[in-house]
Amino acid sequence: MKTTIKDIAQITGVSITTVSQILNNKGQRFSEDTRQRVLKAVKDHDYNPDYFAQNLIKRESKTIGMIVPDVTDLFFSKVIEGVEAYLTKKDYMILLCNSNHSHEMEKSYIKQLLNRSVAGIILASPNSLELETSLQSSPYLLIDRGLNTRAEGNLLVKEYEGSYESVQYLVNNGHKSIGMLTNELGYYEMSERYEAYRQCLTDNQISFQSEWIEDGPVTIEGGYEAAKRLLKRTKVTALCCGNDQMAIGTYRAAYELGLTIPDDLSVIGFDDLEISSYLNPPLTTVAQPAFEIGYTAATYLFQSIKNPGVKIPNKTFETEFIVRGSTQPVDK
Amino acid sequence: MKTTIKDIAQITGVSITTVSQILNNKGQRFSEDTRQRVLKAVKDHDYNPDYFAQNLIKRESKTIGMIVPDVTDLFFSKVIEGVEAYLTKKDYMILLCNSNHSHEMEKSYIKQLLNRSVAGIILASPNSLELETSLQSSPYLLIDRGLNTRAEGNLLVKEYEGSYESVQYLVNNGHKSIGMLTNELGYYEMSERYEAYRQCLTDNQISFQSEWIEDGPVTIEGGYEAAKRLLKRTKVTALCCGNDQMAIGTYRAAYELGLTIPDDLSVIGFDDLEISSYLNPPLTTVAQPAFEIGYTAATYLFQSIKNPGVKIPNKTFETEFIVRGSTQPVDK
DNA sequence: CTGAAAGCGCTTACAG
DNA sequence: CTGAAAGCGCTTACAG
Repeated sequence: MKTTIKDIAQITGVSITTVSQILNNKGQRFSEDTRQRVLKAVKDHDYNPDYFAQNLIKRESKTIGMIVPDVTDLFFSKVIEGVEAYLTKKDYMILLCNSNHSHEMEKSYIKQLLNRSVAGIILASPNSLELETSLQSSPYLLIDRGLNTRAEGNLLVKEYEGSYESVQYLVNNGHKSIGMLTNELGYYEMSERYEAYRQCLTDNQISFQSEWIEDGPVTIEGGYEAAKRLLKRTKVTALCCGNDQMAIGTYRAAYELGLTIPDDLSVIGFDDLEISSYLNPPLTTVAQPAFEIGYTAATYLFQSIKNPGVKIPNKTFETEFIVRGSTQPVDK
Repeated sequence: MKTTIKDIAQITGVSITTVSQILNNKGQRFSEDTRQRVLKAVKDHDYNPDYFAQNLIKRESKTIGMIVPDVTDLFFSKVIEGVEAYLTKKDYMILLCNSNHSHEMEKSYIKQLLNRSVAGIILASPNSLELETSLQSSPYLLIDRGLNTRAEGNLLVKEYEGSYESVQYLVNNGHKSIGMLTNELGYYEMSERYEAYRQCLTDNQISFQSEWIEDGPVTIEGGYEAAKRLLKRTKVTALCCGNDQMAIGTYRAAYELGLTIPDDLSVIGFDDLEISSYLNPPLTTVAQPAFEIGYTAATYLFQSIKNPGVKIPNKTFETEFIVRGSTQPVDK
């Protein structure tokens, strides 16, 4: 049997009101003597107010829900780490949901989370969403990555600018046939990167060839398969990969096709995962601050929980183009 | 205002008892008419029983806690994925805790989790633990990776056998100077792998040199630093890395020191992360079933929650030695 | 300085 | 077939 407040009251010989007030630092001053006696009993019996009973009244679940498309994705796990790092300091815990990139799952998770009276939700989804309706009243929502219909609580990254910069870099280095690996599902950030790529080609009078594009899942294997199809089919001197994981797959595809990076093929990723600088050759990529995105998301959400009226700010994160060994001038 | 059971009762014109019983499929049969009316009202108003009020009575939080040393670790995120995959089917959710390899954090998380009346806890910790006391009474515990003092609920991997096999393979291929990268913290599984390495050398009459060993954090960077120190200091023809991440770091270290894998140095990892087969060269490694470990952990824990009396089984997972391109005979 | 009472939103004997 | 009442373990006016 768990000890309850009643037990403590009985042991100490005071009322449960007194115990409760002392524990919550409420009410008028109690005699130091009773205070001590209560506190001692609490300690001796390792008493903790029941979470559910307490919440029935206080409505402070100190829990937030977080939904990610894939926990094993290196980008998202870094975001989770950031969220956790902030929230744990505030004594909040996070209910983690893995949506497997499924929009249906996301909706179902949101419902479950809401039922559990979470104080807020962080939804990391590249899907464009019409979730507003279900989320409107209750807790606060914060989206990372992805275009949204709402005016607040959007955490975005300069996908377009980051991607544009990387393509321009290739062009500046003499590349004229530049491929791109995108994803099959039309994710927001992938579209942005793709649009930037197209625009950059246009701006540089390079006429786009449809066979320069290939899509697949945004995973290592997805990148491998997509790159293999693309490289077998056509000759490009450089390949912009949707993200670093796809770039890793590309390394393998290139290797199998007898292409050396960067001599025969320049490769650029997006994300700057920890692993990317350790690849052979180290990957040229567009860095985005995954941990910071998570940390900021948590910070904003927390503030919003504490100040229900106030709007959640938006924030757009900068990217940083990092040149490493996987790219080189085309004529070298 | 959230709709409560009272609202539904009022709207339908029945008692709250009736609403509750219908919703829980309890009590004697109600007239089909009232059933329908209640169900409709519930639907119309999107009524959901309050999680806290319900739990105050039912004590079924349908939540488990999971503590991992590092969410961004590729092995653990795979384990998490396995846990989540099983639990989500059971309508359970998981409170994720990132202990950052800290024993103190683990203890603090366990306490918090217990306060929240989780139905069980999955602790993925390489630390040896004296947590039994705090966990004894309340929920069920399940440990993955790590030696423990308790007789049930241990999920282990054949670390020793897996490691031994890999070292023996090197010996069989003519390697006589074989280094090893371990971790600094004395993790259980790392000790096992190390012990197997030592024993295998002994069994093959290879006299161990202390400079063949180097330790560091079990991360990419940790492996990089450790390998660099080791390879600078001494000449080995093969290096067994504590895990795949360390092996990835080793690739970089070898590259920077002008060593070609596998020509100058054979490298073996442990884990078989998805990424490992995509490395250049593909990594020879000892595979362990991370997803399955997580899935099994969740299964056992769930069963134990449902059958409180019954002991949680132990399970030891097999490893599989996978030869890829990072190793070759020494005389080739 | 302290306690009896009401109430949070439910479920579950129990009675009719 | 249905409802009034007690109770889960707390907190919080309110009264003294």
